[in-house]
Amino acid sequence: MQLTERKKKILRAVVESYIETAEPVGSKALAALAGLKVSSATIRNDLADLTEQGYLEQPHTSAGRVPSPKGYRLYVNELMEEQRLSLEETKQINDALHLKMQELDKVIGQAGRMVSQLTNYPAFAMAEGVRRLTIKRFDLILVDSASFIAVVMTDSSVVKNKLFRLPAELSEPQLQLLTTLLNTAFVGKTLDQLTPELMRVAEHAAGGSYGLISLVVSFAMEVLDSLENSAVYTAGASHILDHPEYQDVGKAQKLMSYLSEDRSLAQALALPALDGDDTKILIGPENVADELKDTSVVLASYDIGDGMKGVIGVVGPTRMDYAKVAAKLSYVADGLSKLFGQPELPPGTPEKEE
Amino acid sequence: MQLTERKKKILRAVVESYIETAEPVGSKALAALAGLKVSSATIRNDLADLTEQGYLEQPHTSAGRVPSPKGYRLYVNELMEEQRLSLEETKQINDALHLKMQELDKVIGQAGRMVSQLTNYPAFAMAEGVRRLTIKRFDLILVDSASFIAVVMTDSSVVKNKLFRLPAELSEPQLQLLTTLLNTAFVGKTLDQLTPELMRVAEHAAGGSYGLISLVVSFAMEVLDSLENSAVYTAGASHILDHPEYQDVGKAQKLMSYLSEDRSLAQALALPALDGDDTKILIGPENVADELKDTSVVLASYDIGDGMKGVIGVVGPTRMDYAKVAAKLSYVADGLSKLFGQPELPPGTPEKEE
DNA sequence: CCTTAGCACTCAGGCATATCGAGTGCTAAA
DNA sequence: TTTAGCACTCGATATGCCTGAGTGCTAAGG
Repeated sequence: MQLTERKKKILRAVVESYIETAEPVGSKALAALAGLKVSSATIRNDLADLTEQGYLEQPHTSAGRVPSPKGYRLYVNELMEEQRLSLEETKQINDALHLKMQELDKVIGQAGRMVSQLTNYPAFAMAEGVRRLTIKRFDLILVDSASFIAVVMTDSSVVKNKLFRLPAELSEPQLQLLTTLLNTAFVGKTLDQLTPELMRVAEHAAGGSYGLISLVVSFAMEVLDSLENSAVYTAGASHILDHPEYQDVGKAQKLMSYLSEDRSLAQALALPALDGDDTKILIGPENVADELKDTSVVLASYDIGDGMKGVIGVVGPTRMDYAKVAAKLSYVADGLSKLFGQPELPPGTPEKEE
Repeated sequence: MQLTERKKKILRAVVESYIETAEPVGSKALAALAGLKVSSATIRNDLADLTEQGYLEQPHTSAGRVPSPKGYRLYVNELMEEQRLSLEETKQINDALHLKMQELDKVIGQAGRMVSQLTNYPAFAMAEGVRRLTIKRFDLILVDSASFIAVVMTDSSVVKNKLFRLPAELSEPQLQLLTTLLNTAFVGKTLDQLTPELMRVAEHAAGGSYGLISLVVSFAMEVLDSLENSAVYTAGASHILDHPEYQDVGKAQKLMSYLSEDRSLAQALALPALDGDDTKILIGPENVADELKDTSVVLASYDIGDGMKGVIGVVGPTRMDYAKVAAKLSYVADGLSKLFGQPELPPGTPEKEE
């Protein structure tokens, strides 16, 4: 069931016009718009065929045509031209990405915000939390006689710390002992291997040290937990109100509240495992989540390093500028991968440009 | 210009009925509703007076009355009954607050989310970033020959760290030297005292160490900067769509985009300096920001320790359940103050209940 | 066989009109 | 000072009409 060249051209024109104007497009407008030298009547015939084959839809009998999800799919797969970003746009993205060297989770959140601003759609970003992480190392730093800092480093080289204040005195040698104990007993263990028994044994070896071992290990467990079940960062949810398909407050509200439920969102996004390294586009009913059945999602994945991956994407109406969004998203994702890949360089060191 | 008891009663009934139903309330309904034994005609007379004095407004001639900002103000100041939270509600709040011991900024964000969920209004939370902070201490921990962790502690006892990877080798003694240098040259300095010259001098003293000093100090500066210009955490913006005054998408959008501009929000909130330690209520035009002129803001402050304060609050239509919101907010704020005030206790240590 | 012109038909959206009823303000009596 | 009664106002809702964009179909033309 191949489509003729002309029908493809017409379909493409319908999609692009509708993306731009959000109005159903009619045969006459198409005759003027597309570079076709046929009359509106001919186009009408083709439109009827395309509608019958499910690529287009008609809101009501006397209205123009609107692309169906199937139509968008064909457009995305075959008709869409790869969009190249302007120099200005790439510069803007680069600047934003390199602005500050920050903690991993902050960077991810920041990237989400940027994408949302860039595309005018709500965006989200997350790090995939699949891998079983372990603690690589503990350090304890004495601050004063009644407080110390615990520094915990995971095997994915994420470092977190926390200040502990104590109800009692503590000396440097004691702390040294604790550090060694922690490093021998708990390094290399995954979250579920950090059992209460293990902690009790270590606690015992430490001798009456006010349960400090458990305290520090609990912290380490929290770190592992938060990394493995890593958060979804959403941004710019208010952008859905920019688009006419959400003039209906009820619809907008449904989508918004869905977007603010981190958990279900994370689940929905983990599912369409990004096989290729490229961007992935889910149109309307292709989404698994019911709440997204009449929205589209564009995803891109990036490498965090150590084999870990992250996902960044936007949500919007099916009438979405797929070409632009996909281009921007994949550029940002690339940028993120590079950011995480490169070691920290002293300022002033010339960076490799490509 | 004192109001009679009856007029106060009527005003209060109008406010409370309107808060509940969002419908203008008429004389007949009031006669039934308020515990008054007068007829609707009498109430009409009083309503006319109240309207003339500016406590009530009339959307149009043949509609009921609606409280004006002035009316809400009187209600809040004199007529409103302090709301006590149910045991269930306090329990819910306590659980959420004590669920996890987290980093300062996470706790604040979490609290905002909680408040939003609790009240069904958009919420925000921030730590006031007024104080001039200084670095209290540096620690460098060698991870392997090509990477180390820098731990920076401010005089407000906030601790941050970062992993640095180097393009060259580094030994333990070198790191020791760097640590001492950092601690002697940069401790106790405020952000603007960390001048480039100071860094150059220290760099020189360190001898060719790949600009590591600058690297670590830049990180410290970022930490100070982010703490002093502390972020505003907003949550639950989508809740504004729950309320009928924002059925108009245009209005909703305006407010939403205002709420997502962290900067202006922070500014707007810093202004009404919370003098008393209690909650503060800003009704409609009492807000300085134009965008908030027809919304109300309820604020509560909490202590972070070391004399630092934070603000937590919600935004909503002027028709807001002030009593409930204020009660919840101040309870959460109290909880936060306690949370920050108490030292880290080993698990199992019984906590003081009040 | 494909394309085109012509034409009758459909239907959402805009506009004017009519109706309804909640709520008011005013007056006069209690 | 309160109350009952009544005319009046005006938003909300319903109804009908009209318009015009856009269609599908048919018949003629390349």
